[in-house]
Amino acid sequence: MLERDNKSSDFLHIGNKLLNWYGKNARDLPFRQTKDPYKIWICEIVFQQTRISQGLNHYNNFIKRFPDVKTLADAEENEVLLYWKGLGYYSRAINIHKASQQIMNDYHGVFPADYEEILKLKGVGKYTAAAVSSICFGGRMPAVDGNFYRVLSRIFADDFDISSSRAFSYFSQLAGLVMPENVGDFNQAMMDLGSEICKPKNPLCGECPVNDDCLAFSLDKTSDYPVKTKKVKAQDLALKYYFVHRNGQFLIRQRKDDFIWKKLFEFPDTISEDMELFIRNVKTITHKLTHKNLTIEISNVEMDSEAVWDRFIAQNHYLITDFEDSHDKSFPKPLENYIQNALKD
DNA sequence: AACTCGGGGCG
DNA sequence: CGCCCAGAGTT
Repeated sequence: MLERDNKSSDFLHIGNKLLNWYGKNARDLPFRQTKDPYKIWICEIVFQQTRISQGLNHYNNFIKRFPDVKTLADAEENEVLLYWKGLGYYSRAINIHKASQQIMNDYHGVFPADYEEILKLKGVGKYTAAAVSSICFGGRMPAVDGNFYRVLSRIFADDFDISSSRAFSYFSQLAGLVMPENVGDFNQAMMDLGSEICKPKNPLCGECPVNDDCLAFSLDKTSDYPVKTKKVKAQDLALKYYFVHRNGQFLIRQRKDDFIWKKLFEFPDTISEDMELFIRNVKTITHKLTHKNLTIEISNVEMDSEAVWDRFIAQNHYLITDFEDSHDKSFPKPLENYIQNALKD
């Protein structure tokens, strides 16, 4: 670890170089044209653990449909989930909707300007509160995210374990050493540098505005940083579904919010004995999530008997949806793909 | 302090 | 195939 016995040293010039670089090289992104805290908040949530290229369409569609807090607060939760379809981490959509109602009820529809108040919103943690307050309201908190971990650990050749629960406060202090007056632009500069230059692999150090100040670069050890000891291994999970369809309709239900795919729609996981006669084929899908290896077995049940269909629906709490209308519901990615294929047949 | 939560892209 | 991405909530 870097011995900061030279605490009196001035690292501010690093932050100022980053600001200067950002002034010429900032990415042209839709949420860079505004300081509307609503839009900045939404973009911060959308891009949590999500690359810009992956979430850009979702962000634009979301803002187009929900342009302000009130529109979002007045919407149905299921429609908010629909606009989150395919993005993952679906509690973000549920929390974003709840938070919009918090703003309506607790702040009279006016987005709170204070860091501590922003932090009270559902789904808003220390990173997002710092980002919104600094970008929109001149707040002075560093928005410490994965980019901060990577950039700062390399500049100082600091081997502090970023998987430690103390990493956030540790790198917040480190950020304080280089942070200039304009914290909002500094936070965004760190994000762009981490994304475009100081990348996880094969960083473009030759183009880096602070390569003169980077200890890891001078030691030719950028690949040693950041240090992350804790690795999470994916666990196996087997799911079983029945795709029960008849006359262009099929059965679905909504998941709970206590496991994966919170409040998304899925197929029945059981059928009655008299239904088993109508199983046409069984398909096994493997699907890889970050923390889970899924094996999904889906039995295709072509329900020829109206009586069996009606009886099963009456005895269970399944919803019916048309093939054509199923795009109005948010399904997990593998089930979405399955429905798309079923439509072709 | 450790665990959990998606999906996509890249080397 | 492992790692990472504009992290936060729960236990």
